[in-house]
Amino acid sequence: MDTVTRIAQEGTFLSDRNTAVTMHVDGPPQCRAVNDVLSRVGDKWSVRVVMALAQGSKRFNELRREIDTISQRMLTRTLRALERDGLVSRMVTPSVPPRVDYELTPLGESLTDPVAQLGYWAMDNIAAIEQARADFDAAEHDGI
Amino acid sequence: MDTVTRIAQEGTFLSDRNTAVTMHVDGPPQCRAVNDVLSRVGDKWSVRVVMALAQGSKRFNELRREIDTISQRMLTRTLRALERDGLVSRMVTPSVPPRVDYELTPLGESLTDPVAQLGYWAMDNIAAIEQARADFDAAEHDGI
DNA sequence: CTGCATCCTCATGGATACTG
DNA sequence: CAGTATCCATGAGGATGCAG
Repeated sequence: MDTVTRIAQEGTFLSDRNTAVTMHVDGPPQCRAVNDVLSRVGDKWSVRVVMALAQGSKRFNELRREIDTISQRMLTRTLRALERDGLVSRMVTPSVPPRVDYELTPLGESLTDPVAQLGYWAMDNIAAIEQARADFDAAEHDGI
Repeated sequence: MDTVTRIAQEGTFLSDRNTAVTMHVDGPPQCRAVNDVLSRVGDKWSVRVVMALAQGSKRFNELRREIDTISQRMLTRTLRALERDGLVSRMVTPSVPPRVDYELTPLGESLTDPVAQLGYWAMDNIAAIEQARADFDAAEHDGI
């Protein structure tokens, strides 16, 4: 069962779950886990790759064209990291020229869920954030 | 209405919303917005600070003690960035010694929701990820 | 107590060239 | 096509010292 579904069923996720998370974020053990995942999600390219693969299996250069601003080096490194974490599987077809397909594992697919939540939030609030930035910068100019 | 609540009410968030997000992530305009938010959420300290403030208003050194591994420099910078984005408000009490309280804005509070989703996912799957890493590293050792 | 300025180190990541 | 290897620029972030 995915997180959102479970939360929707639980109904009271904030009253008990949120305090639990808050405590865990402070404590050493789960804090590292959360930080760990966040640093993967937060890095420049992982989310882009996962979201691109959410549409289905893709070849190396397909991904490269789709994300287009990513360098070859970074795509390779990102895919290796995702593979190491069990989020992406790598299938090599030993032909000439070689063919390598990347695909989300079930674990990787389950990540698209919470990441999409963040995407929704971003789209819903980007205008407010940019307005806040403009206001903040304008105030700074007056102060200086 | 927050994202989770809306999704819980919509029920079919994956069938329509997910494809929408996927498309947006690829396109230039919203892609920047999402990337923007992700880079804020993904940086080493923002989430820790937001989660610490989710419990209520805190003073500078309260936050510093609570996050403890953060340097003064980084706490200041993180708080400024969050303030600039309209996620955190800063209230100065001009006393001696000075007192500065930080608090989540409504916008900041709305972010704790999707971030908590990621936290849940992290806690639910950290074991699987660490197992995958161990397997991956073990396989590499054999190969090398 | 809160915060800025400086210095220094190191990881991230781009550009380029080369390989199977 | 799918990488690997190398060089290099930039910025994140810690340590320290100073200021209001």
